[in-house]
Amino acid sequence: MPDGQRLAGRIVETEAYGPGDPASHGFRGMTARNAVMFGPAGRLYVYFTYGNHWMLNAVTAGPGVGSAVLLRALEPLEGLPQMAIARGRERPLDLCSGPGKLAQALCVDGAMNGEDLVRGSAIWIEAGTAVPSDRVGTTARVGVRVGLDRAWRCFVADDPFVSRGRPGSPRGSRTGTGRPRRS
DNA sequence: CACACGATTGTCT
DNA sequence: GACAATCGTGTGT
Repeated sequence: MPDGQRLAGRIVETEAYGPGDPASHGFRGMTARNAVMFGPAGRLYVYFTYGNHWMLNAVTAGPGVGSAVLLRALEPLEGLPQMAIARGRERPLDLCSGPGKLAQALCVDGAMNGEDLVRGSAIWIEAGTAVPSDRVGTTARVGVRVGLDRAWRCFVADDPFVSRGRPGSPRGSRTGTGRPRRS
């Protein structure tokens, strides 16, 4: 944050978007908005949607390949008071339990689009404790109307901090390795 | 230049 | 569970 307070959380829910994926912003090629998706991996792709929400993604391949992972929910770990102020909500469960919520809680907006998440100092993702495969649930992605055949939403099963959008589903769990993050 | 639509959230019934 | 709010981006005229 501007005042030096560190805001951090553990990633508990994500969604993948990649080449040939009709639900991906990059499906129809590169545009001014999704340009970062086609750049080098490890960068932050931020975009605005629904009139007032910023979405945070980690670019996962490239250059030249449009792919990214949307950060959908975090278990807040550090700077909860500041997050509460930014969110206008007190309960920990209301701070980062959704893609738009966590962006607001972390005070991230379009100005940070393209930041380096690996070596950056403003915002970054670092390795954490792995989540056992049998604790990683997978379902179709939330809020999309295409690409529903791909179960590319991954979340920590039974974690209270995952977003409300379809917690579980008939789809069983799969593989996956968890890792936390911070800013 | 005009229009339709979101990788959502908060509030109300 | 259902629905309105809100506006930048993408696509078509």
